[in-house]
Amino acid sequence: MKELQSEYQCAINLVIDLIGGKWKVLLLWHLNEGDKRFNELRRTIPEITKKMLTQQLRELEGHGLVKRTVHEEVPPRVVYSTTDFGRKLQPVLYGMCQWGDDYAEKEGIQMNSCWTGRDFMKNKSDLS
Amino acid sequence: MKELQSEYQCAINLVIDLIGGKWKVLLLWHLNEGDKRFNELRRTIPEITKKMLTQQLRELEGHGLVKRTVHEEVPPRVVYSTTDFGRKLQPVLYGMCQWGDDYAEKEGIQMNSCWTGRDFMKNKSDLS
DNA sequence: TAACTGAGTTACTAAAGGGTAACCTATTCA
DNA sequence: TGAATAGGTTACCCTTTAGTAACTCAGTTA
Repeated sequence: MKELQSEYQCAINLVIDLIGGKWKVLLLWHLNEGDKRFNELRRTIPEITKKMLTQQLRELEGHGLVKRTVHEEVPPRVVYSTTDFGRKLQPVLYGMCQWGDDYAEKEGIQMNSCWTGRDFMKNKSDLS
Repeated sequence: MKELQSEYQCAINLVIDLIGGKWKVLLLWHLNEGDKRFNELRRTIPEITKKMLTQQLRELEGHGLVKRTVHEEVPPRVVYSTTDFGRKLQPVLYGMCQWGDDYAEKEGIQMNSCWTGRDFMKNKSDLS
């Protein structure tokens, strides 16, 4: 598990440590659209390996952005969802995405942003 | 120099690649307060090594967030400043910092954020 | 003349992050 | 009975990131 530092010079670096993993914003995005099971996420993001998926989800869970619920059925059903605090990150991610999209356009970088515009607005009503 | 990917799934990952270096947000903050020379930055952030300072500044410059100006005097004077595009990142960094500060308080992480509240407002008039 | 300042560069090393492939346990489907 | 699905774990490897220490070169100050 990625350990956070005990002290930061700036909270921005803390945020980067929390969401900087290669797949984390993508996972937060998909979980944001609704709760998902482990293999459901794998099918949604076919490029991610089981190891990375477990690892990134465990870190998001350990840091309180995602919740992991095991339904004790047979077979057990494991469901991942975002926490309230995780959901409060949404507007921030949205802002980052907007600026990033502008940058990408200016620099001619190909982009397929999940967190931009319309998709975000669709979920805006979820926020308190 | 850190090379950006030619394609991103999400602009947030691009933003993280741009500002994710260990010292970058701190440098952006200090340059935001006003132009600075190389050794001036070293004195402001004594923990940073010459190598890391050069490297992080070069990357910020290469990515268009910071401008490096050599005044051809004897001895030459090298001045670093933020670009217009870099300055447009300010509100985003501010938002990240606010959420990060909340998180740190909740989790009892010690914080000494540069980009929070009053300090930012001081510079807000700089934004178009 | 020696040491200091400014603005770096270079070689080497250690730690973190990410990826591959094989393995595991239990249940259900054909 | 064999294969597939769910939800992982483990060992190993390579790449990226960060840090140390030594070196450069020109001009200035004591």
